[in-house]
Amino acid sequence: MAVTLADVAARAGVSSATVSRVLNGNYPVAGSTRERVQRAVEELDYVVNGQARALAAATSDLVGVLVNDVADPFFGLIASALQSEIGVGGGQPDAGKLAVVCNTGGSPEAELTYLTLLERQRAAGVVLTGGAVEDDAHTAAVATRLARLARSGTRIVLCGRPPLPAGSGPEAATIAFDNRGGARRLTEHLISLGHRRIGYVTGPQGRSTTRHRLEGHRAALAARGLGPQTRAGAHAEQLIVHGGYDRGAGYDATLELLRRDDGITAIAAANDTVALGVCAALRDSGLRIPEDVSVAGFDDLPFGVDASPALTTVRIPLQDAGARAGRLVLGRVAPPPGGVATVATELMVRGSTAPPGGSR
Amino acid sequence: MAVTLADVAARAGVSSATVSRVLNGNYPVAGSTRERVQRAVEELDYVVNGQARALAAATSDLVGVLVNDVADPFFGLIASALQSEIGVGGGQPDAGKLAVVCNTGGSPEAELTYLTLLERQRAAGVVLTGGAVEDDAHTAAVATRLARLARSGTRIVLCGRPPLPAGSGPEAATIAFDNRGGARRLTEHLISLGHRRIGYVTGPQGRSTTRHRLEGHRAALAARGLGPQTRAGAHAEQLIVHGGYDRGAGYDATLELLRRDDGITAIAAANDTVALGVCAALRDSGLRIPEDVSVAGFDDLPFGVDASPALTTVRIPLQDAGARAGRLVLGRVAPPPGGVATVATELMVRGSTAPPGGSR
DNA sequence: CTGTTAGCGCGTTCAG
DNA sequence: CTGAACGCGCTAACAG
Repeated sequence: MAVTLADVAARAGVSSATVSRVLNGNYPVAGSTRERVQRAVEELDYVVNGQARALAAATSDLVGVLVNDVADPFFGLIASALQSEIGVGGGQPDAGKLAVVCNTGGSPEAELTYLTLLERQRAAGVVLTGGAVEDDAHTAAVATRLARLARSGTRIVLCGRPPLPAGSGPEAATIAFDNRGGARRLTEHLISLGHRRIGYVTGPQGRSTTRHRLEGHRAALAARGLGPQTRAGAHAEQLIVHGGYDRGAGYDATLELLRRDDGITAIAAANDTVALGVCAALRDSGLRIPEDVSVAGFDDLPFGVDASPALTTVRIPLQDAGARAGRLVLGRVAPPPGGVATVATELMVRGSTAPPGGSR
Repeated sequence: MAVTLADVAARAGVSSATVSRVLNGNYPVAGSTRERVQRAVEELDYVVNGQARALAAATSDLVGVLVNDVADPFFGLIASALQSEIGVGGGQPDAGKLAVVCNTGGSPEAELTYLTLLERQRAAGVVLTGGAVEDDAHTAAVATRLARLARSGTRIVLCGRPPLPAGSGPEAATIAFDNRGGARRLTEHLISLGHRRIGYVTGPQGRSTTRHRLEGHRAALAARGLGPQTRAGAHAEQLIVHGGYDRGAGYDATLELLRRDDGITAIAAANDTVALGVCAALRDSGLRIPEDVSVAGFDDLPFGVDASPALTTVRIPLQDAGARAGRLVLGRVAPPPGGVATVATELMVRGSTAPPGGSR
């Protein structure tokens, strides 16, 4: 049915090896022969069979990208930049690799399953994005699988997650986000504005990102003499509510926070999406932002500037990180020294935070 | 290096054919043999070589998804739902296909190039999402490529784009969005509120989505006696500014609109992202929404409800559409009668539209 | 520069 | 129920 190399060879009156050489262009072929072959290719509408090529050459055009959910702009931005980096640039089909996007939904099982699927495909590379599930058994299982992949030549890159435990085997280039530092500066900002009763809505439990951001928050409190041993610090611990990464979590958590302390003057959220839920709950409770309560998010997703007031947040250069992950997974750039590069995060102060108004 | 079927066979003391049968489970194999094989598989950590399997069985585990940009929530939502539908469900690796996401950036060349790449991979299916570029040569080129793909067994699905020209060959199931109807109802809503000087910011030119939405807008005007032959209608035509699908386009277009008519009382935008740019420009111009100017978007992306005021828009069930496209491309559901299903769009009235205040 | 010859790893006849 | 043999379509030595 489909036209094969042999068909082209027959038509051009050469051997299939010659056709292969013309196609791949890494071997000297006489100009006239090449032309005949190319004409035959065009006339027959020949398209190489990638699977056969991959099998014979032991190569692959696939790069796996594991994300929680591409519909979440955090992952969408990373995946998009990554895909654009590894994919087709100027229309030359041969330069590009294909990005296989896998929604894990944050499920450890799905993560492992997709790694298996990608191993089956002998993917050229795999990029794991976003926070890691912090469970020893799972971490070990992932490390094992990654080690096997790496051993068979698949490049591994972690983007937005902490490096694998040292000595766990696979060489994985890591692009880590400075979540802890960003969260710390954010809470320091709130404290500097004069806030003392600060609520915090965390992300889902058992995730590295959640933990790091929370640690940053606590570090800021401690540095300002608001550690848990102090009275105010003890109170601050009461104002930490565990949530998730969705808007609803922010909404619910905010109602809970107001129940615990209706004199709260600021709320920091696990990310921007949660922060919008926080804002909605505050408004529905008749509170003004930032006059009554300041709100801050994390990630600096595009919609943050269009919220009103515009959201104070911590910027992560997600697209840069995604593009860099793409270059790393293709081996186009050398891994950072030590294997891990930490990308800086930047505090973005906007209208949603202000000194406590005390107008209540 | 990597362990192969033959290795497993040797270890289990059977032929490789038997191992293959156990793995695929479509053939009778004695219980005891099966167990021995399965043990060998586990002991050796065997993982099938997808490329070899694909080559031998002439099958593929890949489904291509062409999008303008996954980072755009419009496409992200479709791609996410689609991926989740075709991917791994309950951890059974064998059920799942892999989604190859291709960012075309709206470029016709990239679209064709990715189709070639997917043809190389002998993808099981290809889903083209979002508006089509309306250029005869390009449409024909795409149709030709799709026809070839279809002929070689690749399932074709169009999601959010109009069906291929009749008789152009390939059987492609189409999920079309009722952009025209949605836009029409939206503008009717504005007219009903009392608006007469309505600005419209279009999407990029030469795209089916842009054209359909604009047609809906004009149809609404005409139905209310505001057709281009009338004086008000002629004015309305002056208030159509061509833009793009990004926020900046909305911003710039709005400034232009205000220049053309500073008595404008409503602006409809090509999509929600553009609408936010419109809002920003209005605010920066000292105008209130909706008191001075009403604003409406299109698509009902998640961030719309968190804008303030919340954005009046037209809802497209993107996730449903994406999931359905996934089922279609797997052949799990029959194509709609006639090959094309049009999904309804729904007007979502929120705070950003109101009767003209006349407070200026 | 070009043709010939082997596989790549697996699915699938066809015998037994 | 199982094994032997062939071929999927292509690349990579190895000659010439």
